Amino acid sequence: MAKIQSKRNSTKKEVIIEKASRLFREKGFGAASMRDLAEHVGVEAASLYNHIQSKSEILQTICFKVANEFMTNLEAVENSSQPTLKKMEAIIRLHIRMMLEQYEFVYIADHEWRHLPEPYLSNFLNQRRSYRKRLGDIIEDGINKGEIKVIDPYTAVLVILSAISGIDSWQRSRKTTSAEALESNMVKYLIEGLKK
Amino acid sequence: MAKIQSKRNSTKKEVIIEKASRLFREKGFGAASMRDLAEHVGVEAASLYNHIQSKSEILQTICFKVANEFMTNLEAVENSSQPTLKKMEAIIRLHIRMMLEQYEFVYIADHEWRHLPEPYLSNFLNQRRSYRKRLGDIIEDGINKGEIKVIDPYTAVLVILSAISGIDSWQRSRKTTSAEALESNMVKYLIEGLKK
DNA sequence: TAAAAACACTAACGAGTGTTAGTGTGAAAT
DNA sequence: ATTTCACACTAACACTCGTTAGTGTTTTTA
Repeated sequence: MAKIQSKRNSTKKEVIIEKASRLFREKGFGAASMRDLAEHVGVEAASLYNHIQSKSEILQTICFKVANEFMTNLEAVENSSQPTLKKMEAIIRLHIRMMLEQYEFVYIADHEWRHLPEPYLSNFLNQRRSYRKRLGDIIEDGINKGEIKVIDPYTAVLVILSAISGIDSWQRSRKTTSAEALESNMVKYLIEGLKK
Repeated sequence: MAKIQSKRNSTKKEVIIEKASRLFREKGFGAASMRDLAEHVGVEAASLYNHIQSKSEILQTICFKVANEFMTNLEAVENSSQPTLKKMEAIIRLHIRMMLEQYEFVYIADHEWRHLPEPYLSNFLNQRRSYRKRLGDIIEDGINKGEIKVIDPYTAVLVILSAISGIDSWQRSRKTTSAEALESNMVKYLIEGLKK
C-alpha cells in the first residue's frame, strides 16, 4: 500500500497535518508558509503536494475534524437522560479535555477558521451557530424544568465556551497548575454560575 | 500646522490607524496588505508612509493604546477602597464596555499581538502577565478578607477575561440583545461565581 | 525481472508583499 | 512673491508566496 509511515500508525498526510497545526498556531495560517512547513516535515515544499492538494485543504481538515468531534459529543449528550447540570458538566469537561489534549487542533478551529475559503467557511460557521444554539437549548430546557438558575441562555453559552477557549493563553504560563486541577477549578466556577 | 484633518479632530495618521484596525480584524494582520489599507484610506500605498513608519508600527500603536487604557483603569481600581466584589464588577464592566465601544482595537490587541516584532512583543506580554497577576491579587485579597468565595484566583481571572473577550464572536450574530442587557447578563454570571 | 505506482527532487511561473526613491503640486510661512 | 514644507503620486526593488511541470529514484505489484 502506502510506501511510508513516518511514524507508526500515521500516514505522511497525517504527519503533515500535525506539523502544520503546530505551525499554524504559532504563526497564524497566513504567516505560515509552505516552505516553513516543508522544513518541519523534512522535505522540499513541492513534495508536500504529493500528499495534499493545497494549503487550505490542511486548514479545512483540521477545522472540520474538530467540529465533527464536538458535534458527535453533543448529540450523545442530547440523547442521554441526565439532569441538565450533569449534561452541562459533561460538555464542559469534554471541551476542557479537548483543549488540553488536542490543543493545536482546537486552537486553530477556534482562531483560524477565518481563512477557510468558501463554501467551507459558511459551512463551518453554520455548524458553529447550530452547536451554540443547541447548547443554549439545553440550558433553556433546564431553566424550564427548574433544574438550574434563571439566566440568559445565550450569555451562559458565551461565557462557558469563551472561558474554556481562553485556556490557550494561560496554560503555558502556569505549568504549576495541573490539568486535573485546572479542569476541576473551571468546572467549579462555570457550573456554580448555573446552580440555583 | 497640518494640512489635512480628514475628519474633524483626527489627523490622517489616526484615520489610517482606524481603517487599519477594521482591516486587521477582518483579515488578520498578516493577510491585510498595505495596498488594501491604502484603498480604504483613499490614497496610494506609498503615500501611507508619509504618515506612518511601517505596517508594524500600526499594530504597535493599537496594542499599546489598549494595554495602557486597561492598565490605567486597573491602577485606579487598585487605589480605590471599595469592597472586592465592587472592584471586580468595575473591572468587568470596563472590559465589557471597551469590547463594545472600541471593539476593533480590543480585538486586535487580543488576537494579533503575535505579530508584534521584538522587543515590543516581550514588552506587551510582560504587561499582560502583570495585569493578570494583579487582577488575581485582588481576588486573592478578597478571599483572605472573607469577602468572596474560596476559589482559585488564576482560574477566576482566566474565566472572567476569556468570557469577555468572547463577546466578539457573539455580538454580530445576536443583534437582538442590547449592549446593556448583554453587560448585565454577563456581570450577573461572572460575579455570581465569586459571591459566597 | 519488468512494469507500475509512489514520491522526492530542481526549476520556475505569476502574483503579491512591504517599502524606498524620486518627483510633482498646492498650501502655508517668510 | 518666493521659499518652504506637507503630502500625494509613479515606478521600481528585492523578496516571498502558493503552486505546477517535468524528471529522477525508490518501492510495490504483476
